[in-house]
Amino acid sequence: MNTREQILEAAWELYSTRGFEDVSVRDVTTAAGVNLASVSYHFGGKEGLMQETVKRCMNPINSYRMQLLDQEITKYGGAEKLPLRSILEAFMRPLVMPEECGVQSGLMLRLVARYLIESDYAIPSVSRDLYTEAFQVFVKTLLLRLPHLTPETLVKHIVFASGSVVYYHGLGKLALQLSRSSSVSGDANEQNAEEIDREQMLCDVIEFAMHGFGGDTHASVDA
Amino acid sequence: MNTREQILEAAWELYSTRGFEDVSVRDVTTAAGVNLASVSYHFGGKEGLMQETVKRCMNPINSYRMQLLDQEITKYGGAEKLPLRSILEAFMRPLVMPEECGVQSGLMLRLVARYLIESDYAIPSVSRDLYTEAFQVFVKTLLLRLPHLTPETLVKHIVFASGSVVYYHGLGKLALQLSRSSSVSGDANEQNAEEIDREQMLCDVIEFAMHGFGGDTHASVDA
DNA sequence: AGTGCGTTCATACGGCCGTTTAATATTGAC
DNA sequence: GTCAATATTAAACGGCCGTATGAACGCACT
Repeated sequence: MNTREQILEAAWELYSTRGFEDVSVRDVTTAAGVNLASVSYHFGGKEGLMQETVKRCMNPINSYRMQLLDQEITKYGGAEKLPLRSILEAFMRPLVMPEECGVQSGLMLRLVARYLIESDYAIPSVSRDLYTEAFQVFVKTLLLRLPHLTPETLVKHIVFASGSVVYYHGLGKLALQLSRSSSVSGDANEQNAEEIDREQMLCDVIEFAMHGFGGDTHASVDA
Repeated sequence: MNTREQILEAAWELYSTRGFEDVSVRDVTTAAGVNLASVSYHFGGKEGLMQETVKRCMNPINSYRMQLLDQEITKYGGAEKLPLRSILEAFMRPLVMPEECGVQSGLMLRLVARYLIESDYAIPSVSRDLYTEAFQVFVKTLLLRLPHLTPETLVKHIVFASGSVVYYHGLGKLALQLSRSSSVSGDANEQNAEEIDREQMLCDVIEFAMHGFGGDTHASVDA
């Protein structure tokens, strides 16, 4: 039963760095040190392996989201008293800091983005199931806090916020270089841009999204 | 010299609907009605065709951005008097409404997102060149309007806003279904979700981003 | 010991991939 | 009209792809 896990780990690593379409079954099995046919045996084929890989990484993410949300609810003594920031952080943090819920690699965002975009013309059932539950819980929680907004608007805003963080994660380094060359106006060929500060990014995107949602950045932290 | 154009048009259509990796050179040449070897001859290979395709679609986009920005500047009589909304719309509208500048297919966003994500581990020079100029102009314009923010912050926010619109465009239908099932709580198996309203989406994302930038939704439209 | 089942293995198959080649067709300047 | 440069063509090449096959292995259970 170890083979299956080895495959999934290798697949996770390769998919998250190189994407689904560029990684062959042979790449995965070679990296995992197992036989080529194991993928067909355990997952039915490449498609099955991809879905299982995504599922295996999104389940802890969504669980962690619920856990953070529950924490904040008990901390503030009721879902209707939750600050907007708490709700947004419960939704975003698991995406940006997946290692906090056992999902290794900060490359998860890239994997998810890839999966969503690559499979857009035939959204598989996996995505629906994974997203439906978490989305609906957060929409309902946000509705308590922002009753003047419609569910449609809230969903839009959640998608906006998700897109912000996914996109920034993908373009982070490039964006850093651009901003540097904007301020200094020197040549932008400094190759060794450091890794982006994920904690800072989380903070930034939450701040940005909070304004977009309601603008009450400071209000209602009490009561 | 017609062959080259036919290839680019067919490539654009196929890439934007199915992605780069899923479209073979044979697919393109067959759709274009030209010989297989033409791609190697005119573009040096598949990679060259992809880059040229993206370049050919981003150039009008960035030109349109500049054009809209200039329009607004003359309309308001000075870059420093531009409302935030005008700047953001000049940046966003060409992405969401590419047909207004001759770029067919509302699938452009998907193509760009694909390209950026699929080529993230080896950002090609194309991306840098395409983004550098437009980004820098808009950062400088935004700096005039929001002098209290740093260039780094502005770049981040532009990336956030871009991500919002790209992501929403990719997940729009799914999001609509989610919001519907959130409000009605019925089964979400209505397959025939209508196309998303792009004009509405543009409006939504600008509104969302405007709050994130400065929060002065209504202020300074005068002056 | 022997049987059955789940697992792993080496290997092969057909197919599509991107690219190359060499021959042919077209163009345009002189 | 000639000839060189450019453009297009059909055909083939080697390679990697995902999957299937059937044999070998491990191991609990009788």
